Amino acid sequence: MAVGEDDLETVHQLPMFRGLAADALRSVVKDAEVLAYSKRTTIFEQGDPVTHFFGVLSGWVKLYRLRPDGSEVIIEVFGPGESFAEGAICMPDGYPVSAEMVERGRLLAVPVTDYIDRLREDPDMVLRTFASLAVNLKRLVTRIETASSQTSSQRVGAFLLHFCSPSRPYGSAVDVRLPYDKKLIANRLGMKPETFSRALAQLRNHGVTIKGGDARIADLAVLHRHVSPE
Amino acid sequence: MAVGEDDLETVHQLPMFRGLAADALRSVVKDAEVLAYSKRTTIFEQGDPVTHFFGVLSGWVKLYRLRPDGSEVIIEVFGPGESFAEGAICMPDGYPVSAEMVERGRLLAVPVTDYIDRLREDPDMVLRTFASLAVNLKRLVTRIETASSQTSSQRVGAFLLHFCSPSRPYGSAVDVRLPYDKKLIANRLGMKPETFSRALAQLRNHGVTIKGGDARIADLAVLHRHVSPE
DNA sequence: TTCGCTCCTTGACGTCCGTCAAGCGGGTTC
DNA sequence: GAACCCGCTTGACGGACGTCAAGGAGCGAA
Repeated sequence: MAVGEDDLETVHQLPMFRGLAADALRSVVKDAEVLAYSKRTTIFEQGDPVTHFFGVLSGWVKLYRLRPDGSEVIIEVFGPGESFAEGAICMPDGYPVSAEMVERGRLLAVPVTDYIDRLREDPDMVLRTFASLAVNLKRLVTRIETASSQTSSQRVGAFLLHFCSPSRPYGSAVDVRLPYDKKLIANRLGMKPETFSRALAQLRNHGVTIKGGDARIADLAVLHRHVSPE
Repeated sequence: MAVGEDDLETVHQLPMFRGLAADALRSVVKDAEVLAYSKRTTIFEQGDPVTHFFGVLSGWVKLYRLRPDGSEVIIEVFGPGESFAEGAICMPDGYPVSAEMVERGRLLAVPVTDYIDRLREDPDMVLRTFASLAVNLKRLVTRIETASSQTSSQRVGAFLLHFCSPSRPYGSAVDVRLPYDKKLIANRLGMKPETFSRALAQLRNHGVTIKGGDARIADLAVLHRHVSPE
């Protein structure tokens, strides 16, 4: 389905299109499609030839790799206003990961061949694409850093704080809704569901209370101190 | 120092310049410099404004992040024929990591402002840059995958095998020279030096013998089986 | 040579996390 | 309502890795 006027606004929020003039925006997405997917739909699989990159209009998408033993490793989870697989544009061996909807949602699918044509004529769009890539690159770097230097409960705390951005005044209480399955969060944070559950339990000592899929942080400063002490 | 004729050949091997016509190569590096650095020299620090990206002509460079407690997390180590920080071209907040020589060596430093000018006129170079970025992106993804799913001795084994590429006929014995400090390898693989040492000891059961900085793999197939069972 | 230094190894021990197993609550189906 | 399933939690246990500490090998300096 072509991009409708109502979607255009969300598309405009994507890192790579933000601040673009209205007519330029329309022109760059004229070859793109909006696709509605149900939960657990596969978007692409590792090794598939690269045909599109994507923006998330609604819902959540997980990027993952399958291990030889059948287990999955979540590389990243993307939500509304984020884009993924721009980095695959020039990957001759296909996508380096698989992608699947974890919640029903709608994606903007941009064909790479058209997009590359566009890049040839539009240096501004080149820089925008680099900037978008930079966002995802930094996330991976941060993921590596935290995975190898924080305990599980620190990672869970950081995850919760991430969803409180832009940070409220310290000392205030905040409610956070967990965006997707706890099992998925656990995997995304590089731990088993049991460990995640125990990490949440530990966080009670730092002012975090959990009720189903909702968390309440009594004091952002306290939690922040637990996540990055000194 | 400007790029000499003797360096040109090495520069030509960088993913981003490989296969480029000779005159195009000369033209694209005319603003670049070759810098000789001694061991432990800082190239840039996290947060520094992005002025250059780099190709490694000789020696080794580590990219790392400093934790609040003073410890470093190695994100990646780059050697001859590899490039780094192309992904930082459009990072307004500066380099996301710090870079330091771990062995004496020479780098190609490409100023980003000139390079961006070049990108404006040269769509081919845009795609080459994307391809180069894709290489480093995949490495990060693989790093995340292995860090969270392999034991320390499997990671060490994979590291050794990586330095035997392009893989020899199975069943043959191979000598591998460890390219840099064991402490650094350990950190790069997300473990402590003690654990690295013990992992090497374990690998003796899989046909790996260590003598100082040299390793001998008795049988690639056996080691490969240990690294990725099934 | 001896001293001192760094890098690496090895051992003992504790802790964090994964595994296995049981149990609980909410939702759906019949 | 009962039976079931599923996601989550909790407990018990073991194994992998980090920490602390000691010691050895290599190496340069005096």
